[in-house]
Order: sequence, then C-alpha cells, then structure tokens
Amino acid sequence: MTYYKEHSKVWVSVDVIIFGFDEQKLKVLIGRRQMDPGRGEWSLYGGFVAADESIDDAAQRTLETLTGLNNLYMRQVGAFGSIDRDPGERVISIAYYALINVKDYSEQLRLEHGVEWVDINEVPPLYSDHNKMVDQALHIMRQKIKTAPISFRLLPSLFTLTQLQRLYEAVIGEEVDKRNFRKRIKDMDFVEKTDLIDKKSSKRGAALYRFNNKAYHEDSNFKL
Amino acid sequence: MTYYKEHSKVWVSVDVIIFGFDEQKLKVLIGRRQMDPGRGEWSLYGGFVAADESIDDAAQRTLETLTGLNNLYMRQVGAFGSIDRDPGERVISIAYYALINVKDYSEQLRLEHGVEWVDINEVPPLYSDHNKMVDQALHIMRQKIKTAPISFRLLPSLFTLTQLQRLYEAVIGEEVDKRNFRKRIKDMDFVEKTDLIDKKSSKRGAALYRFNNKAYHEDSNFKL
DNA sequence: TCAAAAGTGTTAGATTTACACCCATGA
DNA sequence: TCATGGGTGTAAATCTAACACTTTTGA
Repeated sequence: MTYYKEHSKVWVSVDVIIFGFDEQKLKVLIGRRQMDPGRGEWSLYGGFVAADESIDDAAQRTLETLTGLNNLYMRQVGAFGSIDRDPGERVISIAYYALINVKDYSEQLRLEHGVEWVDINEVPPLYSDHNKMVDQALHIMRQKIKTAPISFRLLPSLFTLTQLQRLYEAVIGEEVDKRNFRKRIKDMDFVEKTDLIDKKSSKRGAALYRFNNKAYHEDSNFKL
Repeated sequence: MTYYKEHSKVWVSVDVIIFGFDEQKLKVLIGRRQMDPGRGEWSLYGGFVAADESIDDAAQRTLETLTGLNNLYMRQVGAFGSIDRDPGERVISIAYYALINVKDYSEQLRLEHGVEWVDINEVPPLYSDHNKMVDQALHIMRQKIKTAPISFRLLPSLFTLTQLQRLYEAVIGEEVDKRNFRKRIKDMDFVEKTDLIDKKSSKRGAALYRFNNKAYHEDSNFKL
C-alpha cells in the first residue's frame, strides 16, 4: 500500500475525564504525571492507543487500569490535535469522559495510582490541553444530564431525591427549586420509590429511590 | 524520548461532511473513491493529517482543496477508530462537518474533483464507516441549528423567510408552521429585513433578509 | 423541645401550538 | 382572472416558575 506510505504516522493517545459525585460536589479525578515531559504536573489519566485496539477499547482499557471497573458509562468528547499540544512529541489525543459512583472506586487502587478527586470548580492548571478537555467534557455532560438518565451512573443504586437534586445542581452549576424538581422526577415512572429509608442524611429519614433501566427503555421520556 | 517509542504510531486522517442546501433539499457532498482500497465506492472527501499540521488545519486544508474556499463554518464531529475501519491499513479518522452555500462552490472545481451533491435522505452506502460519520454530523447539526445561527452559512447572504424556513425544515426533517416560524425570526433583531425584493420565487415577490453578525454578537438570543 | 432535612400544591405568567384568510403579481 | 407564493393575528392549551408550611425524629 504505497498510498499510505506517502504520509506520516503519529502517536495517538486517549485521555479520560472521570467524573464522580461526593460530599455534594462534582469531582474529577486527576493525578501528578509520573513521566516526562511534564513530570509532576497535574494531569488527566491517559494511555496510548495500541496497534491492535480500537480507540474505544483503548479508552476502556485505560479506565479499567485506573479503576478496576469495566462497566462504566463512557463517551467520547473529541479529538485534540494541535501540533505542539504534547511538549515531547506529536501526539493526537482523543478525550473521553466517564461517570463513576465514587463509592465503587477502591481507595487502594486510587492511592496506588496516586490520583485524587478534585472539585470541578477548583481544577488546577493541568498538563498540556487537559483543562480544555475537562471544560468540553463538562459542557457535554451538562447537556446530557438534562435529556438522558446519566445521573444514576454517579449515584449509588439506592439514592434519595435530595441526593439526586444535589447532583443535578452540582453538574449544571446552579440551584433548582425542590418542589419543581421532585415533580419532574415523579413524572418519570422509571425512577422508582422503594420502601427503604435512608437515615444517614436526616433524623426523619428520606425515601430511597432506584433507577429502573428496563422501565426506562420501555418509555424513555426524560426531561429535566 | 524512549517513553513514546514503546508505543506504535498510526495514520490519522480527516474526513469532511460538507452540507449544502439546494432546491429545498439538504445535500451532502460525496464522490467516488479514486484510490485503493475501496476504489469506485461512494465516499466522503478526506485526507491525511501531516506531521506539521494540527488536525483542524488538516481539515481546513482538505476542505479548501476540494472547494477553493477557506472561510467556511466547520466543526469537529469526533474521532473514528475501529481497528479495521479502513480495509487497507490501520487509520484513525477525525470527522468534521462543514456548511457551504452551494452557489459559492465553483461548478468547475466540483467536476474536477468528481464530487456530487446528494440528498441527505438518499445517501448511498459509503466507504468504510462514512455513513456513521454522516449520521453523527447530521445529528449534531440538528441540535446546533436550533440554538446557533448556522443557517446563514447555508444560504446566500440575502434570503427570503421562506428559504430560511425550508432550510430549517430540511435539516430537522419535519415541517413547521409558517406563522410561528416567522414570529420567532422577527424576535431576532439580527435577522434584518432589507428593502430588496426577490422576484424569482413568486409573482408577488418576497422581502429579502440579511443576517447581521455584529448585531448577533451584541445580543445573541437565538432559539428556534 | 428544637434543629434539620423531608415532603407536599397551587397559581400566575410565559411559552407554545393550532389555525385561515387576504394580498400582490405575472402569466 | 386566476394560480402562486407572501404575508399577517388571535386564542386555547401547555409548560414553567415562584412560592411556604407541616412532618418526623434524634440529639
């Protein structure tokens, strides 16, 4: 195939913006770069795309290496390809964002990889164009959370309506009216009230709800 | 940088979904592939990303090579990276969509490149994953046209409200009410009525409008 | 007993939708 | 004169937004 050979190849990597929700805050997982160039700078977690894997598989592998989890919600953000975005060599990177329930992430694995949850509103300057990636990922997620049931990927399988509302507020960055919010949730038959009570958050206790994915697929009218 | 060398490089290309509006139809520009593999198959127009250009520049260059135009609206759709998406070699491709006023595209250049406008509803099977690219581009454009003034990139600088409506209908794929549509447009002060009359489309003649980009940026309330 | 979070309806205002006729003109 | 596309307003229905008090219970 001499046709291809006229052109030059480049390294392609993936970078993953991992969102989590904890202590009423939306967080993102970052760590100090362990290698040159940029050693010691705050950075997203990433990896190179191998010759024998798709970019989606590379992202999945990267995410699983870091978290030990392989069934997380993940979507592409886009490709980042300035010539000198990587100070070492020409590398084109494809960003993905993933959603995780913080409690599902083994503290041991987190420490082993030296990554930390930082508040989305307090992200420090990151290596290369990683801040841009985070901004774009957040922008996409903000749209998505209004029209698709992704909130439940960030919460425990049982959650209270207040938790759901706090998460929603943390993502869109503004507060919403409690009664109006609950009204909208009650219209969604696939968010089911259980007869379990959460007593951690209040003395009175709050009803625990569950997302019924099957019911959602039968009648997916989602609108927040 | 031995760190990079542990990994393998791949070819990266760009593919451009060029949308145009003509004869009340939304069209996309495709041609027969001139090279192996896939010679003769319908395909998007694309090109390889060179070592010394950003992916955005590669897309711009590709678009300009094909159209001779360099100030078109263009946005990234996303990266496509299945292992065997290209039957020849491993190539990761980044798709972009561009908007063009069909009248601005030199017929001579079009013929030289052997590309054709086909109705978005009649796109034939395309090379590799190009149909998927077109679908995703269209999906993004459908969202975008409701919240951003991109319609005007597909129309002549002077246009009638009926043209604008037909374009909008062609993009979203359904008809809308004439009076309600015009009401919404009249609320946008940056769509300015000129005192020119278009006599081509009707005996009575229709007022020609113009998009005032400066006025838009001063007060960008766009909602269709 | 009181502090703290859970839970619950109504109303006014804004937005959206549906709908039908007259106008100007060239053929 | 008539066929064709241009142009215009109103009313009902729906959706959205604002708003405050009672309940439960552990400390």
